[in-house]
Amino acid sequence: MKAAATDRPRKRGSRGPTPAGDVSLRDVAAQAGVSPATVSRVFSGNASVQDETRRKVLKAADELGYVVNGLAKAMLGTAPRILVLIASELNCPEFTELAAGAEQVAHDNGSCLALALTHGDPAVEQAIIERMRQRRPVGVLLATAGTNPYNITAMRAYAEALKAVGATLVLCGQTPMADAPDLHCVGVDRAEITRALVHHLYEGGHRRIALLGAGDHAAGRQSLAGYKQGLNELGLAFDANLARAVRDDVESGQLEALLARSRPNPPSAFICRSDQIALGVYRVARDSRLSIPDQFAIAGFGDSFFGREVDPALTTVRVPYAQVGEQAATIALQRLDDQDTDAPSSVAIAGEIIPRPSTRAEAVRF
Amino acid sequence: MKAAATDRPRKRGSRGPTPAGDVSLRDVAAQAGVSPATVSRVFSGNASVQDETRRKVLKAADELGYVVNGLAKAMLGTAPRILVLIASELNCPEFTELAAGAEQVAHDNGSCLALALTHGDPAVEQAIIERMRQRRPVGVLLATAGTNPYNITAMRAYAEALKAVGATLVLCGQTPMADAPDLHCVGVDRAEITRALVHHLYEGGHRRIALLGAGDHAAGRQSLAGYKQGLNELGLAFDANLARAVRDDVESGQLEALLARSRPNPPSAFICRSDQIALGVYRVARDSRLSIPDQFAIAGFGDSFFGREVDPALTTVRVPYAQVGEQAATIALQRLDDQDTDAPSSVAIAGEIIPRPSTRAEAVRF
DNA sequence: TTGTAGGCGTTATCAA
DNA sequence: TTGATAACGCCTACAA
Repeated sequence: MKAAATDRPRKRGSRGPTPAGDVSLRDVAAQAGVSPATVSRVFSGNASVQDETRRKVLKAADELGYVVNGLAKAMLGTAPRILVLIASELNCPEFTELAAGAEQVAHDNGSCLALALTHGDPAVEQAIIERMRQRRPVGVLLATAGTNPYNITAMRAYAEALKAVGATLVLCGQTPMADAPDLHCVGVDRAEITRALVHHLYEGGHRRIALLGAGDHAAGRQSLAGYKQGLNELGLAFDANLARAVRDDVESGQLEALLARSRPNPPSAFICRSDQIALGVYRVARDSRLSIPDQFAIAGFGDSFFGREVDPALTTVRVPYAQVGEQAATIALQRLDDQDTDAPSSVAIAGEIIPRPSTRAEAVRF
Repeated sequence: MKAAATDRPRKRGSRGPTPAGDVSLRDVAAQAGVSPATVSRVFSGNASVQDETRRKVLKAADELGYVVNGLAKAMLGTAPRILVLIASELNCPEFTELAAGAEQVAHDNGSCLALALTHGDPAVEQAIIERMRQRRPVGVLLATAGTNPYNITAMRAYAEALKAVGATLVLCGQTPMADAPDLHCVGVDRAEITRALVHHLYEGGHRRIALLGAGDHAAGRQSLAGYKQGLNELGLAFDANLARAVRDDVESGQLEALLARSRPNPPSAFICRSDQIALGVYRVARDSRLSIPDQFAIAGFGDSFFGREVDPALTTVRVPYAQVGEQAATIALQRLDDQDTDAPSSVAIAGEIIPRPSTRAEAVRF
């Protein structure tokens, strides 16, 4: 099958790199008795080739087992460039949906999705971007954007470094940042949904509402803003002790719920930045034999499927993360030179509260 | 920044494709007053270049914002080829661990991990492989292998098609297949762990043990084999009605548990192919007010974190999926031409039963 | 419709 | 240590 390539004697004057050993377009041309250009035309599809010729070429290609070399096309810019997705970890449920959405769009455009993980380390993130620049991706989706330490300077530097090699940076998981309108963002409006959750809990009779997830990242900042606004609208006082930064795991939720309980004038409701955090609060409620939602109302975020399995079922926020991934990929893939406008496009995705018994006085059975 | 590239007048005779517009090695050479070869040597790192010259080159490169073009290197075979991971969906927890492990190894080798999803459609799978062949990956990890319809002919065809372009196929999620020793496999020994689970449930007093997950895929076949062996060792009769093929979601588990209940001589214990299936059985237990584990013993698979949150906590099987990903990636990345042996390497990873109250008569509090 | 040839950005060989 | 050059596999402007 590789005979043609292997047997082809290297020209005497050859000083280039060793051939890959693959069957090349020229091998097919020789076999079919046509010029390389004709073979190229057959496989590009867009030029006109006589049926007879096309058949000959396809036959020869089939015999030799020819497969177009996408790497060569990539160098010429005639193959779709790859799309890169950078995330912190894969184990958060929302991420997988996002990746699936991005993958879908990438593949529909003939591109493919490359995955890179930072493990929460900004230095690794920077190294990844630097390395990916060499691969000339069409774009980079930065899914760590929402939960990384808030650092617009770094984001802007990334965007410019990528733009220099023709790649578009899209920050995923957060709505447009007021102080950086030049950056592409796709994500949930955490401020609005948090505001709505405050109202939801208030209507359930709660007056001391804690926020677990007010860290110094985009999601945390937005949540805090919406939280404050909600309290303000309802005439509730803001208590800094109730707005907490937490890591995103069950244990952190458990710890924070315990800490909250130990304070004077403890909260009776918790808005959690994720369903996992919420599970930690459940643990405390169970261990302390507190009734949910009367003594402990709990709202999560992400609509993880286990939220329906816990007892009582968990109120949460559904976010179409697949859409986030799709939108982000779409922005990254659209050729920016198509339009003269260099205007960044951003998309805010709305979340939806899914009310369940964990926040309702009358525990309705599902 | 792009000045050098843009201003460079195209040679009169040029008929090639339009230049990418990037700063190239030649631009740097011109700026530094050296030959392109020297610049190449500086960035390749392995050749000897005078310190003085190196400095000049790096300075010029920095001024122009030069970034090595990995696509050109890829074509020459001097850049690491990509590693492809094909999966059905992303939403199963074990998959994310696997991907993370593979990503780690890929990046440590200077490669990168491309993700592709089949959505359970074999036709899509085939199309993906065909397309990926063009990108000349170093290898393809097929994570759908364990749960796809059992089809060795197709696997072997994939392996050969990939080998023709220099790529290695590794089947993930299943132990070596007895009838296809020529295929690389990395995965959990489902037979052994299922056998162990049968014994575990037997010791808990159960004599009617159902298997939810005996479908016609590699994992199902192996599970069934281990299930039968376990029953046999314990002198229990095999009842085909108790070995069921199920889809991998909560609802399917629920349905199967209901069906099992409606049979004469129903089972009192369930070995589930995943924790999600197990959750479905929990639903039935809860709805029918059956006590777990006395009337309904339940064992899952995968050690999903929510297994600790349900009540009583779920007995499950922990599998080091990250290791599966790492091993698979390692096999794919190792240059096969290093050794003359074409012998396929396969790795069997052992699972570990994590006993929890859902299968124990005396419900120990964790 | 087909062939010719020059070029994409890089590397390897040979010669200096 | 450095430079000139052909080559990797493909594409496209132009000529035939």
